[in-house]
Formats: sequence, C-alpha cells, structure tokens
Amino acid sequence: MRVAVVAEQGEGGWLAEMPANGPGHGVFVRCDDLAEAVAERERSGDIRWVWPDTREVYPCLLRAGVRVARCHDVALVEGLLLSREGRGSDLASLAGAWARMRGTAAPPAVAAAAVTATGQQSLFDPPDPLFPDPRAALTALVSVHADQVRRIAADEHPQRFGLLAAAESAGALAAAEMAFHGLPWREDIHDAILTGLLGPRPVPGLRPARLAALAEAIREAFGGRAVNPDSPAQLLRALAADGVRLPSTRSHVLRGADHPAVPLLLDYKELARLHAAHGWSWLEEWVTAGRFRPEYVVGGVVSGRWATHGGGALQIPRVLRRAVVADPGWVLVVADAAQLEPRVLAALAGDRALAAAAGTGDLYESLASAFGGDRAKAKLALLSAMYGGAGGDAGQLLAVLRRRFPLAAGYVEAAARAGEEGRVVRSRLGRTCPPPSQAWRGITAQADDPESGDDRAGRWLRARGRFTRNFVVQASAADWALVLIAELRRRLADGEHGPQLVFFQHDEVIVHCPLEAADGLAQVVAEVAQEAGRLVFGPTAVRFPVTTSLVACYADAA
DNA sequence: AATGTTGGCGCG
DNA sequence: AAAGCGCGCCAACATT
Repeated sequence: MRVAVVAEQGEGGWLAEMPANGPGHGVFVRCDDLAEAVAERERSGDIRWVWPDTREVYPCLLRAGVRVARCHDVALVEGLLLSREGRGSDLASLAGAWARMRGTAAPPAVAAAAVTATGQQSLFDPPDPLFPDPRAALTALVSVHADQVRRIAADEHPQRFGLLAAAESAGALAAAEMAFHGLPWREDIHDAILTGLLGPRPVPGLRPARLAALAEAIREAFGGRAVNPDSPAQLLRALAADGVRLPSTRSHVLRGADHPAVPLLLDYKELARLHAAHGWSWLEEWVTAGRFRPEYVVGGVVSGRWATHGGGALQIPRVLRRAVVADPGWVLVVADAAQLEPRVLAALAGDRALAAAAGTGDLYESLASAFGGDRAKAKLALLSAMYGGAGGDAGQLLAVLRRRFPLAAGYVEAAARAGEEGRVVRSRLGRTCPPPSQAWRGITAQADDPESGDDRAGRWLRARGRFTRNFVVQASAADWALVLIAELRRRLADGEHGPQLVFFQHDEVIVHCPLEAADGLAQVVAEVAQEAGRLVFGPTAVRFPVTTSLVACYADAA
C-alpha cells in the first residue's frame, strides 16, 4: 500500500491511498495533525509513503517522534529518471515534474534552497508555491507518482531501477535520521587537539601562536622578505628570488625543493588548513550539545555518492577522529567495506578469475601471483584500470591485467570508449551519467591538427573517457553502499534508545549503539553486506567483506 | 562591497 | 612516490 502525503503550513496535511503499480487513488483525507496521522498509519501496516521531498517532510516527523520504514521520494526519483532520459536535473522536484507532464513552464528552483538559506523552517514548510493549495499539490503528487512508476517499469532493467529508486528514497530517510541523531562529538577533546597543535585559541582574525611562529620563521628563511605563506603566488615569487623555480606550491612539489623554508612551509600548510577548515569557528558553527549534524545531500554526486552541504562532513581529518566518542554506556560500531571498488568491478564484469580473487579477504593479495607475487603491483594495476591512470608502470601492468582478466579490463575499457564517443554509461542499478556538454561536443568535433602540437580535443576526449570509465565502478559501488545503508537501517531497531545510524561516508558507516545492543551487530553488518551484493549484482562469487570495529572512539577503529 | 575563480588539500 | 576518478571548503586573487 502506498499513501501520498502533502503537508500544510502548520501541523495539518492531506493523505491519499494509492495502488503501488498504477494510476488512480483513494479519497483525499485531511488531518489536523499530520505527524500523528502518519504514526498511526505506520503502525497499522506495510506502507510506502509517497511525498514530494523527504528533506521537507521527514525532519518534522522525526522531531515529532515519528519514524517511517519506507518512502518514495518524488524529487529524488525524478532526478534519477531525468538523467536516464538524458535531461538536466533542474526539473527534479514535484513542481518541475508536474510542469513537464503538463507541458507548462518550469517553475523556478525554490523549496529546498529556501530551507537551507534560513537554516530554520516552520514545523511544516508550505508546499511548493506553484500549487495554490494542498489539494492541488496532492493531485500533482498522485499523477507524478503514477508517471514515475510507469517510467521505472519501462526501463531496460525495471527490477534494478526500481531497487535504485527505493534505495535512493531509503537513503533520504537515513540521511534525515543521521542529521537528527548527529555524530557524537566531544568539543573539549576537539579544543584540546587544536590547542595542542596550534596553541590557545586566538582572537578571531589573528593567527594562533604556532602559526604565527611558523610564519615568522618562514619570513626569516626568506632572508627577512615579507611573505604571506597563505599566498601561493607570493611563495612562488619568493622562492624564485632565491633561485628555486617551482610549477606550484603543492606539498609534494615543495617536498622536492631545496630551500630552508620548505620544512617550515609544509608544517605551516598542514596546520593552517586544520585551523581554517576544522578550527574553533567550525566547532562553534557545527557542533552543538555534543553532536555534529551535517546536512547530507543524497544523490548529490553524479555517481550517486552523497555530498554534504556545510560542515564538510565527508572530509573530517583523521586527527580529529579522536573527538568522535560514544556516549557513556554506548559504543561506536564502525564498519568499512574492504577494497569495495575492485570487488564491484569483478562483480560488474562477471570476470570469473577476478571474482575468484574477490571471493577472499584481501583481494590484492590473492591477485599478487598474477603480478609476479607483488601485491603493490596488483593494486596499482586495478586502480589504474578503474581511474584511467597511465603513469609509471601502469601501462605494463594494465597489459598484464588485460591478459589475465580480459572481461574486467574489457568492461572498463568499453565504458571509456563510450565516454570518448560522447555516449552515456550507467551504473549496475541504472544511475546514468550526464551527457557531454555542448562545450565538449564543440571542442571534440574538430580533430586536432597534428602540425600545431595542440592536443586539446584529444585531452578532452580522454578526460571524458576517464570519467565514464570511473563512473561505472564508482556509481555501482555507490549503488551497493546505498542498498547496504537501506538494509542496515531496516535491520536496526528504531527509536531513541536503540542503535542509531550516525555517519555514512561512501563505503563506511558508523552506528552509535547502546552497549547492551551491540552484541551481534558486527554479524548483522556482515550479513547486510552480502545481502547488498546479492540484491545489486545477483548471484556472484564476489564477497563484500566489511571490517567492523566496536570502539569508544572513532580514532581507534581499524 | 559583492561575487566568481583559482590553487591547494582534506576525505573516499 | 604519485597518479588516474569523485567531491567541499578555505584564503587569495580577479572581476564586476
């Protein structure tokens, strides 16, 4: 049973029952307290809630203490469908889909941005301004949903695409719940780390003591010349004045240079970045009451990986993981998929030799024999195949890979070819990469003139080849991870006092869990990982091992 | 003064 | 040792 939901301004809303697989709907029912109505229905049975946008509705439900098992997020599903149909995602909203169905003008992109801009929202945001009243929005919702169900069924692999739509929607639920629970974050520990590395917190605008001292030492190393170490241009000029000419001030470039300022600069850059990106201002802005609450953007990356908006949740520096500590009586269950992308490639390509290697704990180790017993070479060969690398030994190793694992090599090379030819490629579950831009078509349309030595068209061609080559693997890995999150969420007991998903980063998940409920959770994660493999890839010899640690502190995870 | 771009680096 | 893919965010710098 599916139930369409539209929230009113205030606490009320409208509901309509719908069949899962076709058009039509029951009577429109108004309720004064939408959260209560949803909770009651949720208890009564197996419902998939159909709503315009999880980000607008679900946080309000969570605040009211209501958790739902399943939903169909019309905005996210529309995004998946539009990219499959080769269209931009600017119509990926209920209003946009409704306008497209009726052939009317596209609405301005609004709702979601408005929520983040103000940072606050009323209990329920008004439905999209395109709709004069909630009944009109509900009418649109029911129609757009039926249209989406039809388009999913029309996919070349409707089962897989249906799973993708369900998993993307479940991801939206998980993301909202993670933001609601928050990642446990000890402000005192964070502050102690900063103070230990940088010195006491300075008045805003000034450098902390340690950075100030380094800046002064750098000035002296340049013979007293005033240099702002934050300015790459000034650094390059100062180095050149001392006879050291560098193409950039990147760390690895600096490391190879011979100048007394180099070690100081390397220290300065590392600490300055910590201060700027995750210093005291970050702590003040993003951590409240012992919780870091990033704003996840489900499907925010073309490959289906999540992005975040604000807080940089997917770039938490390793040194700060010390500050992520479970509450007293609770534990962090940190689960990390091992060597996910090469395993995904093995499953995608149906390469039996590679799948056999991926049926073990350490994929690279079991591949080593094919590369003269050298694990590092096996790893480099796989990474080069997936990323399109060609430097160093990569060419030779790729030749070995091609000979020993022709299906796997052929899979990524076909994807690269498709990209270079301007075609699109899809993940295992059917997420579609964007088509090339007009600029790309223009530049690659005319072949390079070999006389001029200008290789612009070739470079753009190869760049898109690398993108599509990587897309099929990265996006299919994201399919797997999304299904994992959806399955894991389903298996965890809900509620305030049970295990809570609190963090998700591409191939890694953290569950904050009461000690007494942690027993067997590692086993659950392992089972869910295999289940995700089966759901996404069907029967396969490939294993998806997960390294799971039960720790008080994130920094102590394996 | 406000907005956009670049260089650099954090994470997977 | 770095590179090949995907991101977000900062300060500096460029442009309006």
